[in-house]
Amino acid sequence: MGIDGLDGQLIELLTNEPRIGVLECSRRLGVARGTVQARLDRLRERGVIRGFGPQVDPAALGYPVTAFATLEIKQGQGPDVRAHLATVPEVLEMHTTTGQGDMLCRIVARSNADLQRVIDRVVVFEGIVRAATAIAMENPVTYRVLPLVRQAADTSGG
Amino acid sequence: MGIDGLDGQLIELLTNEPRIGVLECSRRLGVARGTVQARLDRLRERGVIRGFGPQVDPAALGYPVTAFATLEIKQGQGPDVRAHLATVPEVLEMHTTTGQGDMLCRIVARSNADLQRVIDRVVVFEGIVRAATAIAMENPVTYRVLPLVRQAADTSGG
DNA sequence: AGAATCACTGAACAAGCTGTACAGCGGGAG
DNA sequence: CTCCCGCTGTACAGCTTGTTCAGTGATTCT
Repeated sequence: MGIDGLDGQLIELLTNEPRIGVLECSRRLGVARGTVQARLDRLRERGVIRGFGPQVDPAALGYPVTAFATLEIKQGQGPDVRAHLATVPEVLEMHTTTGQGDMLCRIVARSNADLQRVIDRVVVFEGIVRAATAIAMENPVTYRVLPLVRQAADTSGG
Repeated sequence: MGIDGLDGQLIELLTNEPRIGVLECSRRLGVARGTVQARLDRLRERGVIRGFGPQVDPAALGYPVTAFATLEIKQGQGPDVRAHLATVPEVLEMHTTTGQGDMLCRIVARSNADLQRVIDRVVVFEGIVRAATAIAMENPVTYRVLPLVRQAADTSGG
């Protein structure tokens, strides 16, 4: 398990310039094309790289407001609540957590007013005891994995 | 602003099968290749599609533990704290928020024990008054945008 | 109504990439 | 010492890409 330096460079390269293709990768990294191809296949097999799907920006889609909702769930209602949340398009992800709440979910909305509608839709469900919402204002660190990839590559490589 | 049905179908298709290419997309959607190409270009121009970079799974990289930390910041220390958090590879994203805390960040770690190390590294910073961490256990709704895309397409289309 | 603008279509072309296969070489493990 | 695995360099056919063009239909402006 883990990745080595070449894997790391490959991921970094593809992250920065996703359109370049295998051949160009091999040229940039100074290795044979077959190597790049084999590395990519293995990374995908091992699940390190999940895919190359389009990264959609909810804001550009008309949902510029992001919020995080902490939900407290009634005993035994977990599964129902999950199923409920899964039906709400504006719920982008959901985790069950330790600590104060029982669930944490990421929500987007068209506006602050619209956020109220979404939250209503989320919490109007019997299994949910309480909900605390935090609206995201700035996003100084956008979702990133590259630093982690570098660290994983360094750690592995020795 | 917004997307229409064809845009939505295109995003959905590319999300499910990212490797198929423009020509195959045009065949599947029953439109001309030029149309697909033009749509993709526009979607990228408008920022709806940010890119096609590899989606890396931190768990497969050796970081299977995810946690969310709510940080309370000392007045005026915001910028310093942001810069600090940006230097920690295990901090995958960070938002400033309204409500209880001042910041919410997503953290990964190699294990629960390792999480302690990471959190220590995060909170050992003068500007941070208090930190509350919630460890993510299950992830019933993985990050997804497709339902939102469909809704946006429907809304736009009429 | 007439004209202009825009998007989509279908076609064409050269250029380049992909998938795949093969033999050779070197290092690490048993 | 030998086996296994991964990297290299090469080769080939097939296909895709980027680009351009003219034609058509719908929508909008005059």
